[in-house]
Amino acid sequence: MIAVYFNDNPTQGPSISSMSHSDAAIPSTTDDSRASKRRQILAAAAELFAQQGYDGTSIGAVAEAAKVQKSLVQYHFENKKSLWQESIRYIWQERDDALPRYLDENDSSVEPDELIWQLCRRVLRFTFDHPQWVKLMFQEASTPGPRLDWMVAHFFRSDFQRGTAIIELGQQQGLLPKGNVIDLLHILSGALIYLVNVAPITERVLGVSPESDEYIDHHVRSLMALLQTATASATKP
Amino acid sequence: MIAVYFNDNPTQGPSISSMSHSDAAIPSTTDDSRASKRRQILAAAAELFAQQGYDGTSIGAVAEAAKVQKSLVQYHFENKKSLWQESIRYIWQERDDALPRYLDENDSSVEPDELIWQLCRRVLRFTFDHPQWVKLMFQEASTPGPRLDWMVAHFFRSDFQRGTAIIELGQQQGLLPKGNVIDLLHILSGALIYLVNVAPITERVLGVSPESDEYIDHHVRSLMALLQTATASATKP
DNA sequence: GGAAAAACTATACGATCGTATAGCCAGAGT
DNA sequence: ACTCTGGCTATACGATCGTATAGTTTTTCC
Repeated sequence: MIAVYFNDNPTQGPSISSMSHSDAAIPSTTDDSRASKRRQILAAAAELFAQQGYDGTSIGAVAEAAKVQKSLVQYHFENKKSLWQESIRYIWQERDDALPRYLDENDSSVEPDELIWQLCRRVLRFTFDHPQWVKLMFQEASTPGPRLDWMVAHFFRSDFQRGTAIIELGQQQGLLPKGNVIDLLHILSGALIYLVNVAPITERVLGVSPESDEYIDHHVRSLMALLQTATASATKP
Repeated sequence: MIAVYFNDNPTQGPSISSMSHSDAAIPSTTDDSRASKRRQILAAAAELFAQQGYDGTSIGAVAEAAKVQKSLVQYHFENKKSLWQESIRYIWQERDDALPRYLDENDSSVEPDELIWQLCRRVLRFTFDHPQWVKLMFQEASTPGPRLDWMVAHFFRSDFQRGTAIIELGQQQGLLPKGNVIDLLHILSGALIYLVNVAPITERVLGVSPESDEYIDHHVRSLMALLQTATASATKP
């Protein structure tokens, strides 16, 4: 399901302090040391969990990637499970922080027809730039178990509601075809997200990267060609 | 990319003997013992690899699931990597064996409009019944590395070609809208496969299983509502 | 029926995993 | 000046992993 993006904050609890975004490049800002080190570890852990999965990621590897001692990871996080949970929280927080920056570039005077097109294009651009939450979602979705249950309870449920809300809004404004909201959410999410998920395959098979702005452009254009005719023919029969 | 389904055999090498399909229920048929035990192990390995991923699956767990000794797994398969590779081969072989059974129920006298609808419905039914190849695909797609490279070289490349061939055929017969073939393949594959991938989530969030025939029916119907209007308006402008 | 080959088992070894625990060290508080 | 505390480190332990190897049972073949 596509992440959408009101400014409510669905996460609570002892979550991440969330100020500078700091994409793990600079080792440490002049934060207070504790929170800084924690985020440094979380950024590395999130990256590894997203790439290699839960079992494929060892605490030692996280420590190495974060350039800290293995013992320090254990000091800041009770055990591997809680490190994973906090990494998920961190990623979802980063997503909710970053997504508005992609969507709020308010292009003045945009035709209503183009509104959906721009929205899809930006969601795709954002997802390629921040692929971690999608990868984490699919890694756990395929393995029913306690981790999936935890993610459903804490994140997927509200993501789902936000997604359906957006679809319904688009339908009310005549920007999306009528029909079952859930189906449309799944179809649109799939038509966009699938591209990101198989991008490593596509890149190797075709020799071109779906990440590029040009590729995103013509992919979304193709999708719009389906949507707009359906929307138009449904609106004025 | 949707698997499609001519009867050429893209796999070679010391692959699976491929005769009875035997969905791992009956412990052993009256096969010659060697091939039988091998398939028994492969079926268990494929299931676990698909569910838990490469790192999450231990050889001991495979042995236990196959109800054989751990040493026997090692006897039949050189090491974990080759066990994994042969499991992939096994799954792809099973897919290519089983898929025609889903598609060849030749409904006489079917309207051309309904042909695509039936095709999508059966692909979805098949994918829900045999989810392993999709899960394995997504597990490895998110982790660029030697396993992904191997799957691209051995399976994804030919899958991709078969997919594009089907799309082009559908376009030539006026059953699919015109436009970029790759984009259309990704959009349609996504609109179908995404539903399978997030099914465990959907099931927990909505309380209904997308696996059911009824759910598949209305999902594909929603997709067709988009496709057919686009196809019609593109065919007769 | 006995030997050679194949199918299968038992056991051990080094590496790595997650975790537990004790200790080090700079700085704040009094 | 002393202690106490919080950030951080060093080291060890049991479990489990993948793998190697030697041994045992079953089958095959002459």
